[in-house]
Amino acid sequence: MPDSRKADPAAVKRGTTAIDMRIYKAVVTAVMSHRLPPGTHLGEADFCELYQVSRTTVRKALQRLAHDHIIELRPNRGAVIASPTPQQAREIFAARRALEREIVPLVIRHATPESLKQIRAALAAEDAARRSGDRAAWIRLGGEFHLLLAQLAGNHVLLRFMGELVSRCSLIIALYETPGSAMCENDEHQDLATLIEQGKVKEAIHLIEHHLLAIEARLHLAGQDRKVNLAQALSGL
Amino acid sequence: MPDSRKADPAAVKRGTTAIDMRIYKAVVTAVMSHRLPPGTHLGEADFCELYQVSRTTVRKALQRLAHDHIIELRPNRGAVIASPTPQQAREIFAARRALEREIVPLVIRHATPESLKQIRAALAAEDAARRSGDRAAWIRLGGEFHLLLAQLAGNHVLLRFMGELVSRCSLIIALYETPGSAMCENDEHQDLATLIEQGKVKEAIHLIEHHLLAIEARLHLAGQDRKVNLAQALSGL
DNA sequence: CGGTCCTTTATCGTATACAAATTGGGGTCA
DNA sequence: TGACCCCAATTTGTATACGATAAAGGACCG
Repeated sequence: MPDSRKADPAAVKRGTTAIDMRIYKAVVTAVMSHRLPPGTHLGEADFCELYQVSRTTVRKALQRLAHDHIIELRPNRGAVIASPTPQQAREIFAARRALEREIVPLVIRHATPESLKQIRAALAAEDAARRSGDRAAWIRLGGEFHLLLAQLAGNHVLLRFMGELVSRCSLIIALYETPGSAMCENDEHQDLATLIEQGKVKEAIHLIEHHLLAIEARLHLAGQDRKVNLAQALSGL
Repeated sequence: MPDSRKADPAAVKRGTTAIDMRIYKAVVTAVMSHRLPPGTHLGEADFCELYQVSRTTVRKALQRLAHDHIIELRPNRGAVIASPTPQQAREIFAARRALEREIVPLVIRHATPESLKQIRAALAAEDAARRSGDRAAWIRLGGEFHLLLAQLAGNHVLLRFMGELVSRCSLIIALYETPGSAMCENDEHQDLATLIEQGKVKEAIHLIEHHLLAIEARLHLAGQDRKVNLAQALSGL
């Protein structure tokens, strides 16, 4: 009896303790690629059909996203992609600067040939996306470069915090970027990698702070929050 | 029809769309008071009876606690209060130092007579608990002092991160403290408050770093994760 | 002809029911 | 007598059903 495998739900139920994680990561990736702009409404039923799971599982993923402030869960009115206010944006960038100031020296201290190779590979991928014109991938890889540094710092807490902050920064950039400017200058990432390879701690810290301040300066955080378009929401998912 | 209230859950259901938040905060407070030691098993049914809600609501709270690494959610085996490993402990303290280094200058910059009064009130409460011998309250207030600073810094992101880190530090201290030592020296909190009032940024940063390093130094984080949780787990429940 | 109220519908929040898995105990066999 | 295996009971994971709430459309009245 215990080994009689049921026929119909078996294929779906096999490795499903982590379907909610799949949903979570899918939304995060979509946000970081700017395919889910702020304000996009996320219905539970859509996820149910897409992933063939019940609302219970979907709600679990949505709750975690809300806990990380990637989505906003309004009572009885559903979930929308969060729209950080200018004030929140400044706070998020301030937190990022504090964390990355800590991360960069750790990366240098724990640097190995393997980790340096990973950094160079990430830079190459970023550059390839930029040259091929794949804007979504370029934006996402620009954020993931910072996450790679957090990972190489060897501190899981900082990595998790950075994951949230980088995602929310994607939302901020989507809301407040000035149209013409590039967001994460690849040159600055390259320069940072060079300083890390050379072990120049102070210069690297200075560069990462300058880098983050430059990104923030390119936004116009003066105006108030704007409206969202529903059209791109559906195309993204 | 809309005012036909069911008999038994009515009293509990009044204004409580946030019962899960009550459960979450109750567990956090208990952890910070060292009333829920690491390894304690948390059955869902217990919470159902205590708060008169269904497992759905309980699981929502438990999931958020797991997301903050305050509890550990083992598949099919229930939830236990997390037992941070020495490695995790070092990472958590490193993250705390990075965050509090950022927080202290912000507190000084945004200092108002009102905020200074709050700091002094928190110190008084902490001192009162210490002198009255209420160890649980003293431990909790010692952590909440740091949270008050994060709140007065005016950065909601840093406040939320600190909330998680302070809770996890309570777990670490419960696991690794040396029996005789006091944990958060009240004198150091008082000295820090004085430096904040005087606007001495550099000295305050130096003191908070020293304070956190001193707490960490009083722990014995020599052993690895294997041995720790079994003995205290049984004593807790 | 326009505004307000009511009905209607779709979506969310909570509870309950059912299935799967792990744990503990008892029995049997070597 | 001890170890292994099987069965039952408790507990978790998932799905579904029901009640409630807010947005939307139509009808009635001013």
